[in-house]
Amino acid sequence: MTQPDFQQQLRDVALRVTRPRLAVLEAVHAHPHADTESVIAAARTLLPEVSHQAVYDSLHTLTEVGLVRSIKPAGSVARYETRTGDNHHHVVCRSCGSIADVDCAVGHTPCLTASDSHGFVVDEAEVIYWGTCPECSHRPQ
Amino acid sequence: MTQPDFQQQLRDVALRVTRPRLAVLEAVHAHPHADTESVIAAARTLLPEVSHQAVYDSLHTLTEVGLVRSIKPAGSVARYETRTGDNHHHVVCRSCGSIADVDCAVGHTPCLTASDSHGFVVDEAEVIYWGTCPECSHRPQ
DNA sequence: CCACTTATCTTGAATCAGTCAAGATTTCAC
DNA sequence: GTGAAATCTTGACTGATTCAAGATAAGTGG
Repeated sequence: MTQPDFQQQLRDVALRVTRPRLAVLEAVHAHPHADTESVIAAARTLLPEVSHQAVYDSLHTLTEVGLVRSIKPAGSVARYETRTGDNHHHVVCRSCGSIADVDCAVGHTPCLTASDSHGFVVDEAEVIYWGTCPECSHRPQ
Repeated sequence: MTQPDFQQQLRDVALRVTRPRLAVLEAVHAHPHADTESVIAAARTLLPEVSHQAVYDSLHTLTEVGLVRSIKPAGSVARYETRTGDNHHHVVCRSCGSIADVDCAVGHTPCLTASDSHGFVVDEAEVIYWGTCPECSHRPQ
């Protein structure tokens, strides 16, 4: 993934290629599961003067078109990743909040068929596994 | 579920039986999936002078002991329910935010076995189905 | 290559759910 | 009934996210 790749991604979804968006894309790609503050910091190493608002806007826009995906586990602020469209899920550490990717056990679009969805038209199943990360379980308390 | 039942529930988990807690338990039981503000309002119909802080405290405490469960779908504030311990999940309407219960398709503790959990010790799998509720899909836009 | 339209960005203020803290009350065990 | 400790009230505060207005820059057509 290089600068031109990100530019192409933006063009492919008919979005204007702006420096803030490139910086955000690159930042999220380099720091999967980073929260907004970290994305802002990372983006600023590439483009020192980006406003936090531009980052928020970019993240929203990129999320809408599907170039980034946002996850908001309960008790955590929003986090972002560029791995999209492959229906993977996440393990979240209850203790330190760290996140790892998990391919679903049941194959593709798992659990997507709810037994009784009360007439809802379901288009996505989001799974969050809660537990303890290796680091936190080794260091008791 | 009557007042004495709620009192007993509190005693069973060694919590003091206070009027705010009873009001909150009853409110959540009567309004499944209600957000905090609604719980406060409902609790105040039973106990007019409860402080919002007491409701927050009660919700936290009751959640810790497992008498209520909290859900926080992305983009929504915290919501609460008294149906606990049966590993059910939720469908959330992207359009209006309404929530319905869903028993998991795969049986009990579904999907709980992630294929590769990166060394995490997983103790719970939370599933959120995203879609459109009957009302919103009938009324286009 | 230039001008124009409009999306996007900057700046700075505002919102709002949720939290913190100190002192007053209430619960429950004895 | 009494006392210790948990719980509640009051009121201020935090911090992630959003709103709004004007400035700037991307892409289009000439």
